[in-house]
Amino acid sequence: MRTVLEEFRWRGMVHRTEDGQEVYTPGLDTLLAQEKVTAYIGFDPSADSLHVGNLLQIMNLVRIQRFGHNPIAIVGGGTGLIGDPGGKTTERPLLTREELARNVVHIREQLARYLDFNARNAARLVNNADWLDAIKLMDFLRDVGKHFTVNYMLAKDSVQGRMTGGISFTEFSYMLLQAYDYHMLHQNYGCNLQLGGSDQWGNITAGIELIRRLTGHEVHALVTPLIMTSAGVKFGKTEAGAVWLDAKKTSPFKFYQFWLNTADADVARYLKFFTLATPDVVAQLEAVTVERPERREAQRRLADDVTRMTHGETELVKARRASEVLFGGDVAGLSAQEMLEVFEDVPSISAPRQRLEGEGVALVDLLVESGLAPSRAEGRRLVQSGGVTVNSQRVTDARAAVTLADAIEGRVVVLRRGARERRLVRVEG
RNA sequence: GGAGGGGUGGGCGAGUGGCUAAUACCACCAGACUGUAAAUCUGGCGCCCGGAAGGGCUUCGUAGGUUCGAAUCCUACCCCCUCCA
Repeated sequence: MRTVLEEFRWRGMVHRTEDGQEVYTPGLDTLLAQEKVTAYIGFDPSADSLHVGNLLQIMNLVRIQRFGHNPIAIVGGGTGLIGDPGGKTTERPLLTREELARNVVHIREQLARYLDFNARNAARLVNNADWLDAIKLMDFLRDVGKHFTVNYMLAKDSVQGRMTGGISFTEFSYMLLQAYDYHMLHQNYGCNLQLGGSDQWGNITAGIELIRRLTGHEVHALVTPLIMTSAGVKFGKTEAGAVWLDAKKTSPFKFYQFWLNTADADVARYLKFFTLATPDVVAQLEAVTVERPERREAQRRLADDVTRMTHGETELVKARRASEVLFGGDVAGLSAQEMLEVFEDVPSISAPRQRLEGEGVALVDLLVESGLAPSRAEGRRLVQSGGVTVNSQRVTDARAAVTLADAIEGRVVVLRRGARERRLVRVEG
């Protein structure tokens, strides 16, 4: 790949309009071929962690940097106070300043893991609250607002989408703030390229417009497609909710499993999106997936790379080992100690020894307590339909009890629901 | 402000006095088959007790009322949509 644009194109990271037009500003291709640019991507701190969906943009910054360009990641500590109306059908509740400040701290830490801050083209991590908090309303209206007509703003998709449901002036103003961000980064760091999801196009072009009016400079934009799974579902959402980059919110084991479970039809695309795998590697893995899909080599590579980048080698090794044990079949051969180590990430509950003595505890109760079943009635149904195992042994009797005899070395019991859900019951006392 | 339409289980959407804990579909859960994939098939899908049969409780915007009995009828209130001003 000669330029980062070619790289993006190969990875399917360049959004196309319905008639096949790639969505980036004219002249960007020649610019990227000729000189090093400074590019930025914004991250919204509306939650206290980024999720796998954001990983796409993070990787784009990483690629930008690897091609020798200068990446800037910006956390929306200022814009987060307002809320982007894009893609939403209703007004969002405002976050408090405290919540936001906390989110910003977490997200900065996460972003920092992926980017190189020591390279010659060191990454920058900035918070737009630094300037948005400081600017005076009158200055903003005179210096920024004057350059936009309401007509222009009304034409944006993000606003159009809200014309029936209503949009507050606050959210309506959002695009001006993002435009101002671009301008500030252009002024301070010479930033001349902004990337984002295709839903950001309107906000980004507002920034380009502002910079042109204020300085006469031509700056650029490129937007990436919205990722869907082959099943037509928005990427990154599981039944359990978003897959977070924060190990406390989504354990490395679950994170690893999320990627490992990628459908064959999606895995090659995801390798391009979320890893730095080269074309020949992807092609080779793609071929293996077609010929020997059961080896899941592409999925393993994907899960390995992404988990390593996000949680580090140590956590990856643990997640892999836990996966092998869990899906390798029987847990019978494991010692209680090994089990506690391997299942470190697996949610667990503890039960006092007395409860397991004699008659023991109803299995159904343990299912509910451990969160494997939402109610006892549901737990009973699960057991009866053969969906539950205790230490890898299927139990189908809804009356079954778990006793001390079931506890491995008297210390631990492994409950499993379905193929993937595991809970550990630690015997205490 | 005026006129009309509508609020049903995670979603969509039937249901207009008892047969309705509420059709169908989607999503979701489990099983079978597999490769921790996809597709397909089977079962489940308000809560509680029960091995089961079965029983109890709580749901159809909110609050009251009519009735032996209401998601279905009446009254008030709240919310949403469309049209008019």
